[in-house]
Amino acid sequence: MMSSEQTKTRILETTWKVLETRSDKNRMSDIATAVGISRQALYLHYPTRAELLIATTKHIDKVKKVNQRLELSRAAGSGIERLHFFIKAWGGYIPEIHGISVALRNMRENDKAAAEAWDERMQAVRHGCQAAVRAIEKDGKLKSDLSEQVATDILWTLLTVENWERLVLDCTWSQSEYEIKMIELAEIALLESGKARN
Amino acid sequence: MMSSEQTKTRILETTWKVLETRSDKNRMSDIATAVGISRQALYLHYPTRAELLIATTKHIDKVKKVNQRLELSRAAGSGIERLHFFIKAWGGYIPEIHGISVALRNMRENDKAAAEAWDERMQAVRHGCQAAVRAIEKDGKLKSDLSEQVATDILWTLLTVENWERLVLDCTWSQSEYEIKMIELAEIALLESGKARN
DNA sequence: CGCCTACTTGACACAATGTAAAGTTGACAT
DNA sequence: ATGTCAACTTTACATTGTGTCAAGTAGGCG
Repeated sequence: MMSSEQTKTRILETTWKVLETRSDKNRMSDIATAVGISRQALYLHYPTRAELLIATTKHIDKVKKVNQRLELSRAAGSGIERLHFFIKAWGGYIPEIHGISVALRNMRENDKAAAEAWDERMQAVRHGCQAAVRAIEKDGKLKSDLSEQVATDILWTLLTVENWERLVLDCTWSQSEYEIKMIELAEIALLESGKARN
Repeated sequence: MMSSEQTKTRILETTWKVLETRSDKNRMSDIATAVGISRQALYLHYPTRAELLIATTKHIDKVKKVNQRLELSRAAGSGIERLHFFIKAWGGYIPEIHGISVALRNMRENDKAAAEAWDERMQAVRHGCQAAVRAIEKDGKLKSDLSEQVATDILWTLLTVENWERLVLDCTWSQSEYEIKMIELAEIALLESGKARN
């Protein structure tokens, strides 16, 4: 017999895969079938759809080691370098979590728990943005007419999943084009000279 | 007795108001009650929720004269002026249609008709962006490393409803801050010098 | 009067989430 | 070998919201 923990992991892995297909067959019954258990067994492990999706998000973060990847920018020498690392780390992570992001975001209107989980996630990204802005400010490279907060607002807005979707999916930019252009945009928006001198 | 046309208008006006409250009491029955008719009478006039929302969008556009407002930028002297006009016109329109935008967007995943209506709307905005970019290009002010298409992609992405939501609602920017900063951002992103010389 | 249009009431189909209850199955401890 | 327990199954039902169907009502008008 399968241990509860094993099954839970299997469920999260399968949910992840199912959501990545971006098909609209996202229902609890679809996921249960994909896992190879009954719908009710799924509810036994994750009592609501929101909880399943949130758990899946956390699972992916753990497997993909997001924190670790985002922390890399902390080691950067300059603020500008830090900005580069952060945009590449987060921007490169977006496609990997896109499926689950869409599912969770779609639940936002109807489900309070999902809304909170999503917001929490976005706040984590904001902190990364803020850290990058602070590092730039410390180097004296932040545009003089930008407060730390406004600069963070702008960077945070540039780096939304929605903007990634628009550019990569709708405008068919490649991932590397997205990253390069985003770094350019962030630099001219935030840096004093409008260009990195390092 | 009320004529069908009168009632339809009354329905659209009420739907508009209901959606503007941004409460989640958006259901067909809520709207019917707000109008003062039965749910079934509502279905008599608008057979699906998607059709009701789409009709409401068109109604608002007509009342608010969007096209007219967006056309204003066509009269602008320079490409840069045109960019300013367009950002102010569209950016200033977003808060007025925010309620219905959210409702329509939320239907996108489940309803094909709603998705198409939304996309159509977004394509209209893109055309405005493209026209502004072309005017700038004609003036020789477009950044030399930007194709018309990429420049349009960037402007179109900056001006999403989602970015407005993030900056104005989440980051609590005022509407005028939003417009000013957006113009600044668009200018440094698209214009050769990074600054308007007018 | 009778007809037509706008509307009402009430019932029901359907999809998806979530709940509840009773039964099955296999591992494993005594 | 038997009893117990955890994991799971099957079946059924409640709930919410959309959308359909059918029969009936109320008032204006030729």
